[in-house]
Amino acid sequence: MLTPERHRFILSLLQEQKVATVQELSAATETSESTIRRDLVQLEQEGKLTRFHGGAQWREPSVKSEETTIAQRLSQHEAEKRAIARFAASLVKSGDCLFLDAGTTTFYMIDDLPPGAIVVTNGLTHIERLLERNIKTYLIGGSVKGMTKALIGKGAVESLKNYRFDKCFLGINGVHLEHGLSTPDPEEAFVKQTAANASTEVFVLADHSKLGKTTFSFVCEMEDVTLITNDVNDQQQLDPYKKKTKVEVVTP
Amino acid sequence: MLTPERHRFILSLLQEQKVATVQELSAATETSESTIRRDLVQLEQEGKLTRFHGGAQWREPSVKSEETTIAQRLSQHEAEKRAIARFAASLVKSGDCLFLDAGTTTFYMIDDLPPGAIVVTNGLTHIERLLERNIKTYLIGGSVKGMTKALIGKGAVESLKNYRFDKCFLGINGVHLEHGLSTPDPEEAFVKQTAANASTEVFVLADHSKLGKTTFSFVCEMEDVTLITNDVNDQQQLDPYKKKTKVEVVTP
DNA sequence: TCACATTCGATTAAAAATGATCAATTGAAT
DNA sequence: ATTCAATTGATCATTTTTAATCGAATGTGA
Repeated sequence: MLTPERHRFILSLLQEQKVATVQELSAATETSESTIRRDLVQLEQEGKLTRFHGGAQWREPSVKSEETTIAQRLSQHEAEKRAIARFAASLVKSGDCLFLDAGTTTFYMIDDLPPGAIVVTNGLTHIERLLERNIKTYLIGGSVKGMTKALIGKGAVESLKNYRFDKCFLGINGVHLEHGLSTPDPEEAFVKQTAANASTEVFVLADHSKLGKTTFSFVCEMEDVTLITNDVNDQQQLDPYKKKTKVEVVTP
Repeated sequence: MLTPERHRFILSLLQEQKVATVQELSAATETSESTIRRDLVQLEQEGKLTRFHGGAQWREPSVKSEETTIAQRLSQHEAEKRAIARFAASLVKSGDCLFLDAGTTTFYMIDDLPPGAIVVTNGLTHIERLLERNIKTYLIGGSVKGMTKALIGKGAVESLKNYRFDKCFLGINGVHLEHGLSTPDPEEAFVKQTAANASTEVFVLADHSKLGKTTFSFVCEMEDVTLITNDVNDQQQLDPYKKKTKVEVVTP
């Protein structure tokens, strides 16, 4: 049995039954235990499995490919997000210094930004598109969050201290009348906070599915920001938000 | 059987059964194993397949723009760079905190890094692969340099001040006996300097084509670093470098 | 804690595959 | 016709892979 075949075999067996012993694999592939051990060492190096005394166990690939994760999220409320993004981008003037949060809605903004805007972002997925549009781009530092490709942590916050913004565009997971704005990851919340504090104006982009939701980490009060959301069937639903702060309603 | 026919045949067979041995291909095409090996080397260079000891395996054509641009640059001195990278990675122990410079040679290191290493980098192109390998990754901030996807400028240098490294791996464009190490972009040079200063050990990865060259921006003296380079035909060529500093010579 | 059985990793030797080299062949250009 | 470069196949030293062995390390149960 050839080396790559063996590797594939080992991985597929592990994927199926989560664990396998060296003996088991040795017998199934008709090779020596030495060979299996070498294979396991190699595959562990590659991060494909975790070894333990006697065998190995399946390891979930930590990051799904960028495209699939984004593609999946894009499908949800895509039209609303695009409309919100387009409106948000229309607020930007050439020469403005912006903070552009990681996330799909802010990602859509890039296409409609005026040339000459200067962008600071914590979203790795934004970079490619920003460069294609020849927009001067700065990235903050920090630890790379696998799932969303956002930069978080101390490094991110420290980096942000070097910038001041005219406008700050944040994505958000929860918008609640009493609990304010919130997001699931505390580290990410802290980054949003810091960016908001460094900005003259703060805009929060949230489609209607986020309204009334609360998640774990508090970011800031609704009074501190302008909320940009989309048209909902029941118009009166938005009234209490309008009493709290400035709300821009976009029709997709 | 003519060369292009053979290549087509090899690829179609691989597409069908994913793997094939040299023997198998040699028999099927009625050519010598030498010829098949030459074919496989060529096709691997073109990124059409992956070779392994005993044969080759099918490689899915990747459509990502990022990889193609890298793939193009890979063609130059690829074997040397890979060998240098592999050696450099072998110096890393699990738990080490590293700075990994942007660039193709350092990119190759990622595959061979031990799991458990902690990486700080200024290379955006490295991120994807690092995450695939489940390596804890920090990105420094800064302005994004379009061409090389490296982070540079004040933000980058400021970010670096938050880190200390066990080992620092730098790519470099010029290695000169008198002029020391140099790179074309002053901003990039400053980032390399800062990273080197924050590290206990500094390694410079440079294939033989960089030796004797000088470019615009000085980075540091050769005495301050360990040079990792590849075997050259004229061994004595390396002697003066060895007198200056520690040199590791790698055979591709 | 100790003894016992298993498993591990380093080492070794043999087999297989590789890359480098060289001579022979082919085909094109002069 | 002759030269030259490119392709090929054969040869051989070197490298890689493999399986077997054995002391050390690890887990298990009393």
